[in-house]
Amino acid sequence: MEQDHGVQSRSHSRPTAVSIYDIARRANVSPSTVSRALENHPRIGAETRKRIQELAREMDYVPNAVARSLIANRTWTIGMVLATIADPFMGRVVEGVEHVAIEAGFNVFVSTSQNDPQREIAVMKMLKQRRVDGIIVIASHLFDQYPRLFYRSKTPVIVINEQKPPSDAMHFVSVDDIREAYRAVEHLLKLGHSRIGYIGVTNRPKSNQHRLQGYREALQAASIPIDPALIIVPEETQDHMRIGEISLEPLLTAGATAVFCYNDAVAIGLLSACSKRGLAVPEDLSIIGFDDIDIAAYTVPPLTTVRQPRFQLGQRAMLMLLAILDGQEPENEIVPGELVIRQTTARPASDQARRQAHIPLRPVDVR
Amino acid sequence: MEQDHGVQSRSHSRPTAVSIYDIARRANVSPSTVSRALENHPRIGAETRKRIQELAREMDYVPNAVARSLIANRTWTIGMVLATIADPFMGRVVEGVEHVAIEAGFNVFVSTSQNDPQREIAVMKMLKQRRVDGIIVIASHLFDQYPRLFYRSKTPVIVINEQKPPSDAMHFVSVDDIREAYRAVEHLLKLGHSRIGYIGVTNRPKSNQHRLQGYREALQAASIPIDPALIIVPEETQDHMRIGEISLEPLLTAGATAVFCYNDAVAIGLLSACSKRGLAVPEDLSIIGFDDIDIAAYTVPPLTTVRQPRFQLGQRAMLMLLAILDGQEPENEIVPGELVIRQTTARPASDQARRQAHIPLRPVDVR
DNA sequence: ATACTGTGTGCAAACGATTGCGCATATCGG
DNA sequence: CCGATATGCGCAATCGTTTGCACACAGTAT
Repeated sequence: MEQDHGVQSRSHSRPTAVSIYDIARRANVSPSTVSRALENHPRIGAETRKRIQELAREMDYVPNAVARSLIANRTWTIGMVLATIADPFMGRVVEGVEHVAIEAGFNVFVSTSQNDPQREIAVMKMLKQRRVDGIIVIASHLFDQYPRLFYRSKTPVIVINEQKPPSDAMHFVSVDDIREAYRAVEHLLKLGHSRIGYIGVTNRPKSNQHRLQGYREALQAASIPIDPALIIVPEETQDHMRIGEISLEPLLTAGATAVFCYNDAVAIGLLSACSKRGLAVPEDLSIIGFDDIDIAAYTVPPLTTVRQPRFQLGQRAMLMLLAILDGQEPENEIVPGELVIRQTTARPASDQARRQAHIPLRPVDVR
Repeated sequence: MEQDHGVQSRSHSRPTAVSIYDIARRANVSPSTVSRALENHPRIGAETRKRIQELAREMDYVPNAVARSLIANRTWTIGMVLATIADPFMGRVVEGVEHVAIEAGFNVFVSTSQNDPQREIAVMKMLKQRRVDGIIVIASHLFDQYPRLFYRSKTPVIVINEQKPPSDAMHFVSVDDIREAYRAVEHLLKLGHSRIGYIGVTNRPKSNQHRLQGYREALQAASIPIDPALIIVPEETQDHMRIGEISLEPLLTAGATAVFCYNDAVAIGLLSACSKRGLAVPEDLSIIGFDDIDIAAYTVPPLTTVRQPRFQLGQRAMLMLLAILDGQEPENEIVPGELVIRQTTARPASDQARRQAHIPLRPVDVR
């Protein structure tokens, strides 16, 4: 077996910074006095304290957090692991985490797995070697393996947006993908659609599966049979917008009048394809997304979507972490989403036509 | 003076992990033997080595990187400081940095300043306390103060997208905002526009100023006087898309037929406002953005913009850092952008009308 | 004078690993 | 059989801090 150290590399030594020894020498005191003076220990004379603090500033002393972490057996650091920083979903979640972390005196460092399970393992390993006090993971690719990998781990791990914890040892905070997807499709059904499509992705297998399940359950509840031709999950690309774009044609040939997209990025790609093809949204096709990323309010037309409380997800995750670090055993949490109805969903065209035909006397609403 | 430690907090001790001492005890050897066995030192007997490595695995030994960093005087870590992780510009840059960092055996940790100069200082301080081997900063808010703050710092700092280094001690890799902005506006001029607007932002003062300067220079080169009414820099919000949205009206009253936007987010907001107001793009208004974020190819219509080579920016920055860590003195770099012409720019309507009027015999191109 | 109580400071151990050096023991050539 | 070389492992110092304890000295009460 080869022990994997992960954070090693051959190279030459760096210039060494000024330490409390250097200060002690110049001040003619012992290092311990310097240490105490710098943190305002009461038993240090006011005179000495002042002299040392001034010296420290003059000499550009920067306390060495790694030495401190070694002795304290903690790093006041929490690591975040994202699939990619480029996902517009992540931004507010990280802000939520940082918001409470800073308050509590922790620093957060984010790393990415680049959507690669191997790298996710490597990153988790690295964070443990660096002795972060806790880890928050979003959109994991190997959650199922966590019990095996981290069962005996002392580093607490919180997972955001994972639905079914395979083990009690894991903690999570999530929105309920199945339920929120259900409500999105339900909205389409209420508008009168019955030919509703789903566009899914392959690089988020778990949540894709759950949102698809919510879609199915909603249709079944409305006694509409599932038509496989209406479920599109392109395999040839990881790019969500591209996925939306290339899914339009198959959806059209399957006769869809409305589409529930895995997320807003997919919806944006679909929107773009509609425009290029001369299809009017929502008149010719209703579209609903998921996430409510910032840009969703500024698409043309503005996107109807399911909002995930992203900031809150981050906040709650960090709060759970703090609780664990405090020796408590927090409950897992499901936070509710919210249907944000903007302008990409409407009654199906056939339905509108029917209504017009049945009420010929009432003046047509041009809006 | 109060010495600021920054990475401290009161709290109780964490469970201590297994160390090489624990392994040594169980294996009846000395800690040094364990250390050498784990890193496959040749002078350790094959028998002993194997026994120790198996024990280490059994006992879930995770090497302590902080102890290692202490003795090695390096952390194999580089810190990245972003204004916010939510900016779609950042994603590929971080990927570029990570790509070469991983190759070189470094881990990268990203932190955010939340667009707050105070926090940016705090983050830089924290990174130095943690003894990262280098720092890469994007969209700094206090670059001008860096010489004062970091002049005597031993931690190398690379700044991405800062134009004028106030000191030789700083390193940077950038695209030339002035030149790229010039070319964007030039494109508009070549199409026949003369009433060209600019929409700027306040939370990126330096680059905003430079892009505005490029705009000015392009107009001057075309002998078109600068009209202040065409330069909109809303102060009431930090949200770039919102800025684009609220800038449409003043631009219209100023008689603009084309707009150069600070970045793609602004352009997207403007696009949205046009749609709501019933304005056709590019027929009624030409729009050009900056950055070429992923979504720019999927707006309605697809956005003409100036591409920044984001991945490359990150790559080059990390390569410069490696060079410095290797004792070299790298040159600063300016990497070229690229005008990406999509479908939000066209000849001005008046111009089109004139052409049609002058060539009445040729059939009108309906496209 | 003695015994106390504060003050102000230093000693030395610890945190978990790495590493130069030295000490055994085994092996080998002559 | 002796010196030389190779092999296998341990001792102890080191990295930069923190911190329990002891010590020295001053002032005060007895």
